[in-house]
Amino acid sequence: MDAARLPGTSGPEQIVAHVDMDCFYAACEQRREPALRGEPLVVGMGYENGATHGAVATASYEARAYGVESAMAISEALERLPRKVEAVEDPDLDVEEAGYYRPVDMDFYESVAADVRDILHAEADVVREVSIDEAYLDVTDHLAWETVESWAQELKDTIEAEVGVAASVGVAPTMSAAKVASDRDKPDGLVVVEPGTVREFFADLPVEDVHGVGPVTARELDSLDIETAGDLAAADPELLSDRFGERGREIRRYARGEDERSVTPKGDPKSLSRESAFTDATADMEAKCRQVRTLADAVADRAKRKGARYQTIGIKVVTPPFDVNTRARSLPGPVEEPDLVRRVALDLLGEFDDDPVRKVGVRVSNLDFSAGEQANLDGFGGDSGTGGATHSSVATNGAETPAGETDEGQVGLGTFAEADGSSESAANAANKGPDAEDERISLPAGQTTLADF
DNA sequence: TCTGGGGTCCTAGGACCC
DNA sequence: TCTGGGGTCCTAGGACCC
Repeated sequence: MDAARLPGTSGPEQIVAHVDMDCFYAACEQRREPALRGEPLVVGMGYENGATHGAVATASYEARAYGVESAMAISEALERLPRKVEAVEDPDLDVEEAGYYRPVDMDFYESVAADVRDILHAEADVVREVSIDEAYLDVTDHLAWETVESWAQELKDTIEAEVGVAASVGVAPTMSAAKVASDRDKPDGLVVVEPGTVREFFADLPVEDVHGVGPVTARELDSLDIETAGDLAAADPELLSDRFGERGREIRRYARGEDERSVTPKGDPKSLSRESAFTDATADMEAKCRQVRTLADAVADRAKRKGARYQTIGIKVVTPPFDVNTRARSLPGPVEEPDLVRRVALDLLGEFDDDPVRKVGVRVSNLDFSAGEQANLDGFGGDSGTGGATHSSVATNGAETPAGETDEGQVGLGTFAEADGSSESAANAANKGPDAEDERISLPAGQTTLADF
């Protein structure tokens, strides 16, 4: 049945462009500080000027020539590419073989990205932003394959001229091919893959280049003698789905140039999280708790600004060597309770009391973005009407809550305590009663939400 | 390669319901 | 209650992406 959809027989094709900024963070730094252009430049996350901790977020091509790669520890990057300032002072080091290091400045990159986004939205009806430096554009409606290349060149020129950073662009009939195409000719690349040539385009590429194939899958594919995308395209689908489940079939389809996805805007996030690493693994419960509290507050704050209520609160605890543990607890309904995020996170952290920990994270998920509208609907009136719908449907054991005067905050807390069962947090939750009301009153989150527009 | 931070989706098992 | 099957929700972990 698949046969009917094989390449060549397809009807009207999409025209998808994938725009990928080159070494985006480094490019932003170079725009701000032109003396850095053409120099080896490393932008580090969790890095501070002069320090050795953190990891490489982006390295300029000049820095990559020294073996500096994304995600590499700064300490290792420094071994391959010493800092310029230090090389000047150290007679054992060659100043010519040194580079510049800068800490990540997200706010600045966001502002540059916003300028790029404006250009992209002016060029396409549908834009899907994948990350700060990457987006898919659906240009099917106003371009033909004959004109695509000159359009893409103009787009690159516009971004370069107006924003001062370079982009690589790939154009293809599918998202997965466009993505690979933008990567083919980096930096400053432009690759167009015409309909009917997608499979051919993929054939000789290593499997890692196929979207959805990471190091683990690549290794396992290799053990099956599947080394190129062409091998993957020709592989037995049964074998792949036995080994990899549904994903096995999917990566095979991508390798064959078969990708039915259409470009859609991004939509609301599914979860929000914050995490941070300790400089050295620590078993100190004080330190762990402090960190978790800070993260919990930050996450709650972000959720609030985004107008998201959350039904699940979780933590992530990374213990040496690099074991990732996650714990989560769901509430009976979505709430906006910063205090609860803290308490649940700390409660979950209790399990890791004595463990040395190198990193902790806090996450909220099961998000509900309808709260803003609801708050507007209920106002302070208390007669819940439509607004309470989400809540009361969830607070099923509302039997003992007198109908009508259900305070949202209390429902959340009360039923949470029951659902949890553990006496400790039930007590905590119960104690919470009194100030719950204060929080509801400070809620006019509806207004915050409106202000965001 | 001893590893930063923010996400997504999938899978598997257990609880619970009908 | 000794015996089905199906559905949904939740938790935890894993792989992947940028």
